[in-house]
Amino acid sequence: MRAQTPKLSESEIVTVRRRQHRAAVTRKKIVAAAADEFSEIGIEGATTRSIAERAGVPHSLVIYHFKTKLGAWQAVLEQAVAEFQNEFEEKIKELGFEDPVATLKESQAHFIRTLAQRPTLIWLISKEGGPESKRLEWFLEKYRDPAIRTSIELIKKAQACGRYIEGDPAQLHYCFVGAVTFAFAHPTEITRTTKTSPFDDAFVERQVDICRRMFFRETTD
Amino acid sequence: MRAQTPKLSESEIVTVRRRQHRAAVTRKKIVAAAADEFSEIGIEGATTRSIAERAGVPHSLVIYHFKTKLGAWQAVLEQAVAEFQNEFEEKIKELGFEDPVATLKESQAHFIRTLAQRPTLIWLISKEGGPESKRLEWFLEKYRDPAIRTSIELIKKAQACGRYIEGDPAQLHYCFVGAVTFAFAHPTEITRTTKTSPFDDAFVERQVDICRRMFFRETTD
DNA sequence: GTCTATATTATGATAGAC
DNA sequence: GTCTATCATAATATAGAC
Repeated sequence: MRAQTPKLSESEIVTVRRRQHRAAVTRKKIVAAAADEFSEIGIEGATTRSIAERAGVPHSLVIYHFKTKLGAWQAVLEQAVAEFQNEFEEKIKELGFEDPVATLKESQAHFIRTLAQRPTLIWLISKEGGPESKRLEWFLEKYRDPAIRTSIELIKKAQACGRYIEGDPAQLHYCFVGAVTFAFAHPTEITRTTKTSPFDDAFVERQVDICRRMFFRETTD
Repeated sequence: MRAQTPKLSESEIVTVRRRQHRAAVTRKKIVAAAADEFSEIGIEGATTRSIAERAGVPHSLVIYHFKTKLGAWQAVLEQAVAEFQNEFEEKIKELGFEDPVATLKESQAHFIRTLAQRPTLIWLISKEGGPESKRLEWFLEKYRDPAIRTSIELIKKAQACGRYIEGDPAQLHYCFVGAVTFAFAHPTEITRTTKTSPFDDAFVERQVDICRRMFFRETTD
């Protein structure tokens, strides 16, 4: 401990901890509100004021915690990714990599189920679609690239033993992602035409089943 | 001809026609500029000023022609749909409906190729993804619902003779759309990981091939 | 860390001359 | 139909008291 460190009394320490705790709670409320706003109307349409109002805090607190609106958006995306990865990678680790076909099959199924419960990530990324997407670059580099590499490796192995549909592994990866996420990205339209929410368990399990039959092949040996 | 109709001299008629023509040209320039703006940054992010600047016209002309920003967005969407449908339905008509399997196969292939050449529609709709999408309702009702009904009918017929993957037809339709459009919606990411643009002919034809193998089944009779 | 008040900028839309 | 000038509003962000 260094000499310059100011000594705090017991009650002062308690006060500081209370403040830190309250700040963390505030931050969480803002992130949750921002996630909703960004999901619904996108980063351009959302305003720091509407986020603040939704979170029930004065609008300058949003700036205090995240500096800019873009900062808030990045915080939302990072938190959404963290939540998704925590749930997803845990499952993947526990499956192990002895049988790549089984691992790929289960990880795709889990990918679908996890996204169905946390569609925020899909909504945020969907809105970034378009001819250019500079805002997403840091996200791709940090989170998506490694995940895609893993997926592609598994697809290659499954193809090698004739258990996965043939074709460019990367392209197939994106076909899978697209096939799975479209319904979750556009729940209003899906509810219109199918009369059931894409987040209903029955729909999700049908999605798992369809994807398994679309991409996997039985052994012919 | 009614008596009240004001008589115009030859030169006056020419002037009026010139004006109408110039107005139409201006309108087109604005729609084109707006299509780019909306595709890149969405309706919320785009401004009537940035659209005007891009079109090379004073910003009040945007308001004059489309009344509101939403009006300009709807004009862009309607034009994008019109272009797509002109090219697409022409092809479908010419295929006829004698063999539903061949019709479905060819119409899916053509769907992919047409969208690859006109991705604007995908980009506009992609940005409308999210928990709610009120802005798209008129569009779904007018254009998408009929197209989807047609697609679903074809899928049912193809399934009936065991030539299409089993499962809920509507859900399969959206799986197809998602599988196809994802790469076009996120060209930046695809170019990053596959080192080729999703709009390259080779990529598009691989997409056609993959989709055919994913969804269609050979006869087993 | 929280909050009120405010500076500054940019937006959608209009008015009116040409 | 086109254009300039302008209004009214709403946005991001800051300053400074508590």
